Amino acid sequence: MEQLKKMLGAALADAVARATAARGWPPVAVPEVTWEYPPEPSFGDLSTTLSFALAKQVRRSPRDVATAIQQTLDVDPALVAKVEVAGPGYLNVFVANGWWQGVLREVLGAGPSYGRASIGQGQRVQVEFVSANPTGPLHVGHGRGAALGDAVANLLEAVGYGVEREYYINDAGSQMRLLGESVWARHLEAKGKPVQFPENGYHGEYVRELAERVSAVVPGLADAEAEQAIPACAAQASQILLGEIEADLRAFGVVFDSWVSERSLYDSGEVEAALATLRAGGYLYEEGKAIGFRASDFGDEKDRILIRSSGEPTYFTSDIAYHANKIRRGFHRLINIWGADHGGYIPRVKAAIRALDHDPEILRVILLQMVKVLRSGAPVPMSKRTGEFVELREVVNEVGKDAARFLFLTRRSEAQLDFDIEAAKRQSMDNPVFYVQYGHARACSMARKAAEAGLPGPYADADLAHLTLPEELGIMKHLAIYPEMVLHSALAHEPHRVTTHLQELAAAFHGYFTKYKDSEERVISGDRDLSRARLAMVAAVRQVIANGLALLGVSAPERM
RNA sequence: GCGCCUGUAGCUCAGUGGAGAGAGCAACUGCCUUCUAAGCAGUGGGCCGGGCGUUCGAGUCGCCCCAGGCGCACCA
Repeated sequence: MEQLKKMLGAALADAVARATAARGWPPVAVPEVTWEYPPEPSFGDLSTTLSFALAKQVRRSPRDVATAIQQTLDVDPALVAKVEVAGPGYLNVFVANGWWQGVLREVLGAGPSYGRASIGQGQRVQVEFVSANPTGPLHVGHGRGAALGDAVANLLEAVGYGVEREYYINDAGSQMRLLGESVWARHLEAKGKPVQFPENGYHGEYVRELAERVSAVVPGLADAEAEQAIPACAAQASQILLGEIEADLRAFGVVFDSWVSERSLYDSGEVEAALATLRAGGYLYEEGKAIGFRASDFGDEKDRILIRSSGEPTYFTSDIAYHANKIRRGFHRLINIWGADHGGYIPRVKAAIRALDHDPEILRVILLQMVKVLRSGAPVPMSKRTGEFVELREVVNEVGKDAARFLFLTRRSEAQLDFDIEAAKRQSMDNPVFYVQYGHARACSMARKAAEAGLPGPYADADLAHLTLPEELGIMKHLAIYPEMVLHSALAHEPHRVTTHLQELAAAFHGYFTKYKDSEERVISGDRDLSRARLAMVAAVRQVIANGLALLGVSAPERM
């Protein structure tokens, strides 16, 4: 498609030059020709508004300009059937059937790599996502982040970037201490010792079970001093939870390349080093016993405390060291996926990156809106404070990883997501996952039927000129646009475009199938050549659905 | 009060500055002796939150309102 557009653009530029010269119009600068897909078949396959841009320069109406171009235009009839001037000056291009048919050969030739590109040129990109504190099990919101991060990573890989998936473990600081306090308190409770549960502690039921498991590993907890018991509980509990988090993610189909621990940044001296760099730059100041960073000098709305009066560093301090660490590792781009409630945090991280003398543009943060979980239309309450939330594990067990991942990726990240568990489980029209997967299964089924009928594949040598039904051309157009959809989706970090495109492709395919299945135009018919051409198209549909689902991390079943 | 995000069909949401604004669900009407009816075809349903601007052209860009969400810590 890109190639076709490029050739047409060149032909148009050439036509403009000759048309203006022939008519004695002033010479014009031809802008880059942009193409769009017209809203209606009668407007052709591609359309450009080039004449609107030129009209002013030559002081003629867009319609006159368009007509002049159209009359002068010289294009290969193998590519273009006709060009029309329409409306106030659109140039509508009707692409030749042969060109669309050629797309099928491209798909079948490229196979799993159809849609891949090399624009990334191997540049290294890091995608950091999930990064949930190891203070509890992953919930549905984390699942959305996991699906998004993994899909963004897949997309970037598909267009030629070297991608690393990273999980940042917040295993230092006050949340860890709270976890330790909560676990210890539950243990003491279990031992019948009266305790006051920490005010902001973790109230979830899982903490009781955690306390049991921790006490099995750490002896003598009940009689220990708080200063020994709490860190021990925190360390053991977070290790157990981290193991569960990793297992849950694996079950969800998400595997990280690296896990970086916050504590390790302290142990290695990187936090100290980052502070020293900022101090040397004169970007730190004292406020009482606390130490702050002049973030407002770098675009943040206010200055930020790095070291509390108590001497404890804030979360931000290690995060500065963490981002310095990422940049040091040589990535060309850093992508962070955060919950929308961390949006206000972006300017201060960018300020820190700038203060450390790096370009803050290296960092791109994708903010993810909340997931509202429903069950048969009724909201399921979620609150980390009270420990009531729907765990990712439950959802994966109940609806499966495919449905969960696909549905998480049907919305833009900025849009809040309603996730209805009952609807996700339903294997019906409510459920776009099954619709798309069914398209794949149906194509596989047709290939099996064809083999039984003595028409086995491959079909790469079929005479594709037979494919001229409007539905067939429609399907081929979807296949043709797939690569640029992947490219846009990758560069914009928007996997939802993939789910949308796959639904459209599946709809075109299901519609085609049903319309002709009982007619003379059915795919597998008495006409051998025609059948093989159609089977080639079916094979291409199967391939593109499989490729698209792979980007989303969703399986493409051969039978359903 | 300030900042970011979001307002599109009854519901959930798509929609690269371009031509009667789309899909799924829900409602209604049809279609199974034949490649999977987990499907398909059709009908109804819209001041694209409001206003002003930029532009030949605005759901899309800018400004101002209105409504909702999230932030505005020596929490993360």
